[in-house]
Amino acid sequence: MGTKDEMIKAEVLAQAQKLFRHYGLTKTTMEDIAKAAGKGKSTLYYYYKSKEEIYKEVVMGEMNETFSFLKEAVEAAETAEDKLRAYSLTKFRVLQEKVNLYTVICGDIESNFQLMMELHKNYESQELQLVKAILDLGQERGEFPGIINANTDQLAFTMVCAGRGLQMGLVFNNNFVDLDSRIDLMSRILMYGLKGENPAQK
Amino acid sequence: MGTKDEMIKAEVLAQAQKLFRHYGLTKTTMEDIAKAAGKGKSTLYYYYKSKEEIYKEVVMGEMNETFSFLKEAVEAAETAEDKLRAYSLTKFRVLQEKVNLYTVICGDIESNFQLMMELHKNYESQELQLVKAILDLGQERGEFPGIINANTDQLAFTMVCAGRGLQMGLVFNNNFVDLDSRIDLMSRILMYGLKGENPAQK
DNA sequence: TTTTTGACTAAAAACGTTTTGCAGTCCGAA
DNA sequence: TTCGGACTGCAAAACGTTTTTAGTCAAAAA
Repeated sequence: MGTKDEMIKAEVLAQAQKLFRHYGLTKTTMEDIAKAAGKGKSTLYYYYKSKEEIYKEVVMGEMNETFSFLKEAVEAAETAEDKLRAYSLTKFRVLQEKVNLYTVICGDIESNFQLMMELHKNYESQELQLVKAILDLGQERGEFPGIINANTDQLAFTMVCAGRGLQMGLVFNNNFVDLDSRIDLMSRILMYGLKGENPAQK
Repeated sequence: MGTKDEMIKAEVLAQAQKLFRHYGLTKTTMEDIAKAAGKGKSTLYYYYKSKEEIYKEVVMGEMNETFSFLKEAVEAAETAEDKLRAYSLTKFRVLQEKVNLYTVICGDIESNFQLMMELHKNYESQELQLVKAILDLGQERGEFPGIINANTDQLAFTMVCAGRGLQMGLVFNNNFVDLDSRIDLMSRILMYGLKGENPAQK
């Protein structure tokens, strides 16, 4: 009965997600999840190997959602330029949404640093690939004469890191004012930079 | 006898700095500092109000040093473009050094988050001003037609945040390879972006 | 008078023990 | 096959005790 099985798993996950958002990893007990899902605690272990597995699944779901938004937006765009713009725009939009949801995560990160790092690393490498692909495309199509012969790996790393720093800044200062115009400005600068002529002029 | 007074204070600070670098804030005791400075513990309280004051002074000294390097490099440059380039180059150079010096910092930051934030905030606002000043100058001199009418406050914020994100990435991955070429590439992109023509072409 | 210090205190950290809360198991029921 | 409740073991909280350490003070030294 694969279908029913899947449905229960999904329900458990959905409830767990709700609870994790409110209370974080440690403060959410397996009993809480079981109750919310209308099941007994041990039933959860029929579907999932451990609490950590549930948590991982929830967080990865969240990340995958984010990433698929990103990917979708990127794929919808035609030129590398538009892709890059769509990437940054979507990224910050999604962040803005998620920030409101996950109030607790920060505490979670502190107390479970290892796990979060593991998950994050995986996610970041996906994003790195995405950005690198865009840059490579742009380079291939000659959209970015400014970075001819540049190491797109490094550039992608730089851009992703910078993006994260900016995200942190925004979250920390709760400084989401004028987000759109700011993103626009930033991507304009980035775009012109990528498109700029080769450094003949000193 | 202001001079002798100053000398002793400086000596205490120097010893404290050495110890903090090795052992961090909590693992360094006032007795350690006193012994290293060749004084009795209570003597320290004749010169400093508290351990925290000593620590603050040390960290602020470190930050001021960093900042004065930055400022010096920026002032030495002529054009806003060169200033900006000098800024990023120096910033990462200094970071690289400090990272080697301070082996403990991560643990310290975790256990004394509040204090570090306070100090960092102060420092960051200085840096924000510096960057903004460069941008304003560039705008004024017409070096940056790409950002005409742009909000340089926001742009400075963005750049400083992005820089910090990149720093984090570098430190975390211990990824200082090709630092120079990477900085060069990034600042080239940034420069062309700032200089780019106004967005007439879509 | 200015500097320095050893003796003191109060508060916090470290340590060892007990208790408890919860993840995860097992067995039996449906 | 699906589930729940009782059970186990472990890891973290709670608690009391001891040690360490930041900070004070009054008195000695310079």
